Amino acid sequence: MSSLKEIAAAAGVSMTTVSNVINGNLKRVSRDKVQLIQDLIRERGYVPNQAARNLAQRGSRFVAIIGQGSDDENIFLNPYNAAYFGALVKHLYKRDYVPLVRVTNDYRTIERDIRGWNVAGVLITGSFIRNLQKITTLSQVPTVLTDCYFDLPGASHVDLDDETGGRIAGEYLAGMGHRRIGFVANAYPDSDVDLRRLKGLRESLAPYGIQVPEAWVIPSWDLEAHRDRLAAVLGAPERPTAFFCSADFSAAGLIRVAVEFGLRVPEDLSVVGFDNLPLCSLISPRLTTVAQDADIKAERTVDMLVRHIEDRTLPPERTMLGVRLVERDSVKRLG
Amino acid sequence: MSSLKEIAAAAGVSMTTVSNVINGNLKRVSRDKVQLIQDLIRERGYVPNQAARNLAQRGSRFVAIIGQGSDDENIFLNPYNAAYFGALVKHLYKRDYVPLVRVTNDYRTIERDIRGWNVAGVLITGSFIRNLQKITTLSQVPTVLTDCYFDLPGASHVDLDDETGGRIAGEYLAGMGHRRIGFVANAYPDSDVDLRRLKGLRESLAPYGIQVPEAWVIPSWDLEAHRDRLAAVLGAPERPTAFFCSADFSAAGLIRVAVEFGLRVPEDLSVVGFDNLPLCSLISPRLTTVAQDADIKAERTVDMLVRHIEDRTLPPERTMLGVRLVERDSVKRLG
DNA sequence: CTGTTAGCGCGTTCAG
DNA sequence: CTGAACGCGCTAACAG
Repeated sequence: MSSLKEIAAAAGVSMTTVSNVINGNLKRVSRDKVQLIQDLIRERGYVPNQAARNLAQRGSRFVAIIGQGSDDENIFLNPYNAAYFGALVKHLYKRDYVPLVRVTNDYRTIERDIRGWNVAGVLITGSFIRNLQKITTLSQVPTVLTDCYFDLPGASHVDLDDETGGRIAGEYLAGMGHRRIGFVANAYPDSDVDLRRLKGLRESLAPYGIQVPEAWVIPSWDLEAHRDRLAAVLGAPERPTAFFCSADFSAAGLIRVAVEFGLRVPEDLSVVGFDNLPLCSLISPRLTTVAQDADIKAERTVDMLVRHIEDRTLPPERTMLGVRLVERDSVKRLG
Repeated sequence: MSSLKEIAAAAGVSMTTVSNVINGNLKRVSRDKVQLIQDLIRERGYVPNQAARNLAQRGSRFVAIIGQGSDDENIFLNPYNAAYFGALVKHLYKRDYVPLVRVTNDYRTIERDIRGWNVAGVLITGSFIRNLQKITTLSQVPTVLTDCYFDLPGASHVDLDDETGGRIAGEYLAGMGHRRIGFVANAYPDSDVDLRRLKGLRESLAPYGIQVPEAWVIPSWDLEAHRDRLAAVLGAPERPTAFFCSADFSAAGLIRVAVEFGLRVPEDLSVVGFDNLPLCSLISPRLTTVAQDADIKAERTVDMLVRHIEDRTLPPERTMLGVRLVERDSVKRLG
């Protein structure tokens, strides 16, 4: 309603002076005028027009948060996504940036967002959109990828030590006496994250002479879609005694299915999850899981992005966050 | 990079013509020029500057999505919030609006967002921020409140039939032979939603001569904080045989706690949740719940908002969405 | 059908 | 310390 110009008129000063007060250049304005102007701003409830500001500055404080999904998919139904996005939003606001959340599969949409809004930075998550490379703008805007294992020139990375995650799970299960172990993936074999976790699992199991047959790799968390497959695997006499799941979400689902098939968890089937979401303590039995901290990951990601926004000469960075096992009640010691 | 002006220059036409092509006023431009300009736009990857557009139009296609929470709270850890916000985002994009998600407890922040971005509409959720009334701008911008039971002049509402929800749960439990019933709230007694659900529960139970004593009303889903209280309630000889919970989330938590206390669900304690989130089918036993559809709710909300944006003369509306019982395995028939 | 002209609200020189 | 003037990229009358 009221504009900078009106404030200036009311205060009897120029627009520049008001602008300086708003932007904290208080050294360039006399004490009393600062006071006067600030009072006026408060009284009239003046709020700077962000569009005008962005236009004049040829830039914004928007940070695009890109999630991968189709137009009519609600990716926040997945609790890990929800937790991570929520944390990103929170940390961006803390640093005074404004999240522009977008869920898409189309790299051109991303490009339009970046250019159209003059975005200050880009955050991309868990993505296997390989044609991200086609987004030429991406090389010119500070970008941090999370859980992405393909290279994007100029982009920084915050990853998780997924391989160690798989290893931890494998060693734990083997240590508990399990010799027949299956794996539930998120999006096998498309997801690099899954691939790493499975790799870690297999490598840690090799010394024990344990194999994870392909038949025991369930490709996605959509267990209903793989019900027949699961029935076969769990019904066989030489069935796995344990499963490592690439998400708590799917671990919970697996436990459900197992119970429906008449298997008790952990007595008949042990399960290890991944993520350590609140969900773990809500289900029965409480879920033993490979823990990561979504909040810290988001904080690191935002921090890295902000540093690169503030100093555009910084070279790309790469951080890997650790994981640890959180032992609860879903794994039984065998033999 | 390239601007409308440059496209105009390259095409040898005026800026107006290019603008018309961009905005789909194709009737005002000759066929061949349209083609020429569209080609040019594609070739040079031209993307309109949204800040400039918003400035010139004195408005934007931003819709503020306001969630209630403190600065360092991740409200998406709550699966219902996550599901609903995700659905809102999805439906806004479908209608070509851009979500501006904000989590705050401070009404001035909301005011700044609305004014600063020239927001087209506002969506506010589950809020008991009573000083929303202080946001003068809100009466001038189309606003839809969800799950808010206080009045905001000019604002529209999309609500859930919470009272019936409580009633359904009560009738079901009573019908299953339960006579001692407790309630787990979300934020009792601050949340009007809780109040309605509890009211419905009590009213449906009254004909059976059943009371829900205050001592059996657990104020929030943070069950750990109420552990002693719960221990007392569940440990008493005349303990409740069933609980109605104001969220699936807390129902899951209650089941966990009950199991820890040595009670089997549903044999020793029956539980009814609220929301019907994916979570219901993940826990053991699968949760019987009062179902609402977050996706449809979001669609209705967005639809109502968009209608009010497009026709500012529309009077405030009020819709109430229904609920239904989804029966699973967490309630046992008594006697 | 097309071009010219004014702003939109603000930041940023540059003189004073 | 202050102000006038220009421009950011685009839309919207208004002429032609």
